[in-house]
Amino acid sequence: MDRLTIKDIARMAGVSHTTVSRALNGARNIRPETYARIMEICRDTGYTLNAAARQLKRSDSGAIGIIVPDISNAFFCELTRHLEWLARQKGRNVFISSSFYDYAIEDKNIRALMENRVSGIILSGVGDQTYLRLRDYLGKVPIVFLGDNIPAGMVSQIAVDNYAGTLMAVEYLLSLGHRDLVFLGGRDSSVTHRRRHQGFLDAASAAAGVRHEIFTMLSGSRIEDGYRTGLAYFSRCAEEGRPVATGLLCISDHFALGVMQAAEESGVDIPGHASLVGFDDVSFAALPRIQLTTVAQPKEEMCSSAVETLEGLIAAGGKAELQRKTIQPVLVRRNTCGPPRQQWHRS
Amino acid sequence: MDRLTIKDIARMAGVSHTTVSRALNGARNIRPETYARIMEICRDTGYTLNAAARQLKRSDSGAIGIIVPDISNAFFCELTRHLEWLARQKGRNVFISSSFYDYAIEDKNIRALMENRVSGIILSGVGDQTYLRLRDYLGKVPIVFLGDNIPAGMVSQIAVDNYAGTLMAVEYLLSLGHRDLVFLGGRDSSVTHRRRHQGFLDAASAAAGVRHEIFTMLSGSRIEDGYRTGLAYFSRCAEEGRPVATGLLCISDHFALGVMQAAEESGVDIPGHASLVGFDDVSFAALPRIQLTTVAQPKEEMCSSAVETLEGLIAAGGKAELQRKTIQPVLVRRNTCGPPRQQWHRS
DNA sequence: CTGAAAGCGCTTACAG
DNA sequence: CTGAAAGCGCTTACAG
Repeated sequence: MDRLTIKDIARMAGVSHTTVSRALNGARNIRPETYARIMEICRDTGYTLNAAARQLKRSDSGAIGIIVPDISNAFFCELTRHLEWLARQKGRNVFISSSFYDYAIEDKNIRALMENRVSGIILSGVGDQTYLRLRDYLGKVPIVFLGDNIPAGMVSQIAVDNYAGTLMAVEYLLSLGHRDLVFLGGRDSSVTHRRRHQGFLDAASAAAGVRHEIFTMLSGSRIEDGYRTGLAYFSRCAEEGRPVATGLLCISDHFALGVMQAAEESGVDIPGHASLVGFDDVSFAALPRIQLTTVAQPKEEMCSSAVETLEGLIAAGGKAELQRKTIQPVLVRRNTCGPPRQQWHRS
Repeated sequence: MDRLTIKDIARMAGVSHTTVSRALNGARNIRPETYARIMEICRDTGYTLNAAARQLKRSDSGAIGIIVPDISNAFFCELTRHLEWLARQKGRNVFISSSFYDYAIEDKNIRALMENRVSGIILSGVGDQTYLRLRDYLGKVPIVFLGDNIPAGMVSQIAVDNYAGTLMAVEYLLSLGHRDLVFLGGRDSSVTHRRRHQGFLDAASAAAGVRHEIFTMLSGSRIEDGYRTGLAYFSRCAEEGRPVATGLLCISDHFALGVMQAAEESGVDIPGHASLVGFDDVSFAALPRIQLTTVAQPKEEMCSSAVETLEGLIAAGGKAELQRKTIQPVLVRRNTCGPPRQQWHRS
């Protein structure tokens, strides 16, 4: 499957390959007829230029790369879609890849992007090790971090205020009258998760007479993890003969869905016995029958900030200051919360 | 942000750039100490080779491209994740992009992949125009079509038997005792949708005394489209003073979810007044409280077939026969179907 | 085990 | 408006 080159086209058109190159690059100092003839031949023969050769001269592909931990997670899926759309609006080609929550794959993906000389990268990191592994690449290519899995302020970053997010969720539950809260899920290797924990802890301890606890068992935040954690939590309550907390906060919407299922199977009614709050506001949280109350990450705002910031860094050619932006989450009230009614006890 | 080249490394290591290249390519005919010294310098300096230069020599990037119509759709999202994972297992770098259900963008994406000299492409097409626009690229790069948006047998293709899918859905509804069916959604420009329509029509007309109809209003198959179509259908029934069909088939799961919401708002109980069947079996169809009965597309099988087929075509170097595989869908029975009980009339 | 040389397919001053 | 020439950063026979 050998492909035609610029020289083949030149021969067919009876011009030099320099002229073909000029035509392909839309130069204006070329006779209209020559231009038309060349373009026609290119079309007829199905010529596609060799991006590698072009980049070798240009030293930059003009494309940007996007890396997310898990593209099958609705949150990242929606994020990716917005990012890709916005970047294409700017005329950029976009390369997307997932790290599958694996540092080694994340590393490989970054390398692949660097080797392809992308103009910039938008990265949603795997966890708090990401930064350490990333350090070598910093300063070699503009990178915008989406999310706060970064220990210190050494990179450009767009993040939602996760601490404020759980804070407002707790306050909402408190205002409803709940005095027994549990936070389900989250892992220590994620800065994001730690911040959500901290917001919960601070808000719950600040209020007088509020029982609270973080219950975590698995490091993941998928539906499955929520399901198993929920099952474990409800059965622990049953074993110890104490009531299930009336306010349930979850590390993510996916996780909350799993908890919802575990609740159903354990005979815990939501929001009858317990109110449930998620985090992220993925699209299915708004589904009929789900109607999950959750802390929304303003995805469109995050994405347009990320793309704008990256373009700024690229335009500044490495001489730019670090850019950081924190976006405030917003509580979306749907149907999984209500005032405490009856507590659930093992029947 | 100028990057180091192989020559810079060579100078630092006191060898020729040929030797550096050999080290980088893991050649064995190189003295261990020389190899170690070179690799150490590469690591310390953060050298990343220029993929463009390498490809220029190799004429092939070794990567593959994946294009789907809409990455925010759960079905394609899940598909993409599997494809990416499987391809990476084979050591391939993967470039993903979406066409946003737009032929022009689809075209642009294919071109970008061709220009980057990917070894192969897995394409889930926008609609029945895709093939016409694709024709010029066929034969220039191995392409596997995922889905059946192809008019004739001119390409390698992995598709689910959409016709059989609705056929089995209708038979299931019939076996439950339903005699009034409606198919909601779908557009004529999609071969996939036409096949689903045809399966419905054939199965419903083959049975005696079954009332059936295709009701379609919008070309999309997103939640929103299902919601609006559902609302329109229910209100038309109300206006004409006739009952809502007791068996509802939908063009996709997303669409079915929208119909579910419309039903809820219109006072149509599912599965009390009407049974509901989706298509695809996306992950949220299995969610608690959703539990949508649906025709599943065996995603893992489709994806591994697609990747294997593509690898086969690539290995054959353009001399391969067309490969085609049809995968049988499977009906997943959950909670949105039941025997007909009472019909819904405007109250 | 190592190096000099050619060349992959483009782009871009430079000269005309 | 057009062409000859140099060079981007690699890889790969070929020679030693």
